[in-house]
Amino acid sequence: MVTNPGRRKRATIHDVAAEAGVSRGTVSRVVNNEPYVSAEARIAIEAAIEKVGYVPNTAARNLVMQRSQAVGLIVHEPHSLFLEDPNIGEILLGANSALSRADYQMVSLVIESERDTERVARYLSGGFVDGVVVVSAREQDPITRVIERLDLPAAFVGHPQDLRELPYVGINNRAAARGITERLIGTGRQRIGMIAAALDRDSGSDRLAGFTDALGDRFDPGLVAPVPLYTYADGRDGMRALLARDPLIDGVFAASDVIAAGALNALREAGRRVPEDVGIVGFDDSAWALRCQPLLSTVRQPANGLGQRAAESVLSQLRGEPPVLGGILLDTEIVWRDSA
Amino acid sequence: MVTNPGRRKRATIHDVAAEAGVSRGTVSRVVNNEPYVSAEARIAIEAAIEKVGYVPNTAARNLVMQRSQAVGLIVHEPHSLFLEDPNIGEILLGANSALSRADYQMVSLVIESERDTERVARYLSGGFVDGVVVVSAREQDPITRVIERLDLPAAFVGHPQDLRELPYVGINNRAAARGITERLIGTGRQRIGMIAAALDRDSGSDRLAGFTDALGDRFDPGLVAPVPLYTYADGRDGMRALLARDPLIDGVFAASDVIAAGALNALREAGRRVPEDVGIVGFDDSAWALRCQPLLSTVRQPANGLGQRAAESVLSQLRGEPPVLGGILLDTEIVWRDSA
DNA sequence: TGAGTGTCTGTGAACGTACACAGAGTAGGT
DNA sequence: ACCTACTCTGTGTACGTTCACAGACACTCA
Repeated sequence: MVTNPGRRKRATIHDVAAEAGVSRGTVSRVVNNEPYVSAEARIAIEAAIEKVGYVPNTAARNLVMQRSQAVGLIVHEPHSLFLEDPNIGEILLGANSALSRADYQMVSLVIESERDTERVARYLSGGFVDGVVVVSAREQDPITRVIERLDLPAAFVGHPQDLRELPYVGINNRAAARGITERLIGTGRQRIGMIAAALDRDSGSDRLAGFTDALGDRFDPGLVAPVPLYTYADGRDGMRALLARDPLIDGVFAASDVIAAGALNALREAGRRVPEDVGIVGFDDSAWALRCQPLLSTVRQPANGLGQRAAESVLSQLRGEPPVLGGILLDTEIVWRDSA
Repeated sequence: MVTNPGRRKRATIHDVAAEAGVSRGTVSRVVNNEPYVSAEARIAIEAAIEKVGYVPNTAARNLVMQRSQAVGLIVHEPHSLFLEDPNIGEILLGANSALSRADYQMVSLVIESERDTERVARYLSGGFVDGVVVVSAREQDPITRVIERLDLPAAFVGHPQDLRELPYVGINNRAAARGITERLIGTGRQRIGMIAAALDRDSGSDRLAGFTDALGDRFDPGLVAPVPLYTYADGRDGMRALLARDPLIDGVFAASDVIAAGALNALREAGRRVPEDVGIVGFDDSAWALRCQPLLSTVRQPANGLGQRAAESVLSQLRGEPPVLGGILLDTEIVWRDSA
């Protein structure tokens, strides 16, 4: 039987002081690793801490220090994508490892609806977090306004156009998209299309821009199928649309690996062989790329690193260092496999 | 240029009291919705709150109330699985929605290594959370001991054998596995094997037990391929092993949809047609099931609901209600599609 | 009128910590 | 001998809330 009767009270700094025969102040100095404590007092206090099982009370510490020792991770994505897009999970884990290394707690704030935006805005105003990492904000995102108004230390993964002032970390989507499209062109494909997803975000629109850069004069707007999200279903739909518009299409740049996986399904459905009939490339080099048949040629994106760097940016601002202006861009790399 | 000069101080309950011309106590009563406040005072205070932009300080509130208003979600899985197994994400989102509805914050604690166990144990002892939801604990899990020792309100998703005393929520894996295996037998398959994953957890071992229940005398231990984790790669390896042991195998129960997806890959590799040559069924009805070709027959598991119910169990314990002994089992359902 | 009851309000104390300050002691230099 | 500098320690106060208590007032009923 699990009852909860005498939930014994936690030891405080007073208990330690009494046990060690010193004052609160000295104990505090030991706990916070400050100098000016005699070796004698230090060992007595350490023994006392061990004996009474003392752990500092965060609420009290936060109260006096005016901080929460937590950083929010705002994910502004619909439920389904949160589960389907491996990048988000990677970013989350990357941020988490950087934060816990610095003894900060990560609090995940998932926004899916209008109501969530309000809840999160209230949460941010409440001083529950000392800073935020924002993943995949949109243009004119209301949460961005809230962050600006509160003057909360923040870092963005990706950077909406209207965000020039705030620090961000990302990759050069445009250059990377251009690079892999050129490589695809290099395989001799003649009719190259793109399944362009999430055009309301910089990652989506920049990849499309890189695609058109690479094709130059040969760019045919009719061979771009825009879809809303980076999901398997949208990839399949996008490919079906492309096949309907041009049955002779022989090259496809999918805006992400998930999109490519969905597209492969549609191609298989239509009886097209990959890479013989159609060459296809993706973006991300997520777990999906190795799961496709054939193995996907794609752009490797350091998603975990993005999360880490964004978290580190927030941490450095918290230390009072000025944010890096203009953002940080991490390197990408083309990974050439079997699908094109 | 983003500077951070006058980070204006937050309004306190005193500011509100002064603005409204009343005392702290009355403001506190309004904020906490207590009775015995005159209508006059109430509207004056509400106006004052609006005017000065008052938001209660959590640290101060937590300090005096001796709680943290947060619940930990402990995920004890390797990094890779965290991203690959959609159940974990679903459980996480389910728990998060139940907790935020009750104005509790969810703090995710991911354990991947021995060092993480210590960090999390320290975190739990620090009073940072009022309770915990534990996902996929193992037998003899050290974190379980810590929770018991701290007498922390907890709920488990799934239930290791050595946990009889603590509340849990789960499904009847054994009965469900038996049900879908019987259904597979009913399609006339003669040589039925299983790819059994994660036997160190109740979900894994119970599904195997249900499988043997269904086969009865016809059970052939040689046709069970045990693999460590619920991953795509392990599914593929397990299927290769089964094919090596019995090339004539014509039915497979995969311990999860991810496993089944990996197995389908191996079957395609080996030139086997599904469902003509081999019938295969999975478990979970996750996004994977609809992504497979052919569509997967599987058991629907309410992963989101598991997370919600576990969180609600913790919340009710926090309200002082006694935990439900013996656990809560949610219903599952067989979803029959094309793969068998 | 007086006691009793219910409504409303203000005040002091407490939660557990960090920080500034004062003061004691010791050592070194003139 | 004195001043200065450095090391170490204890005490008072502040952080922003909640809660218990006491007191003021109004109303009812004997």
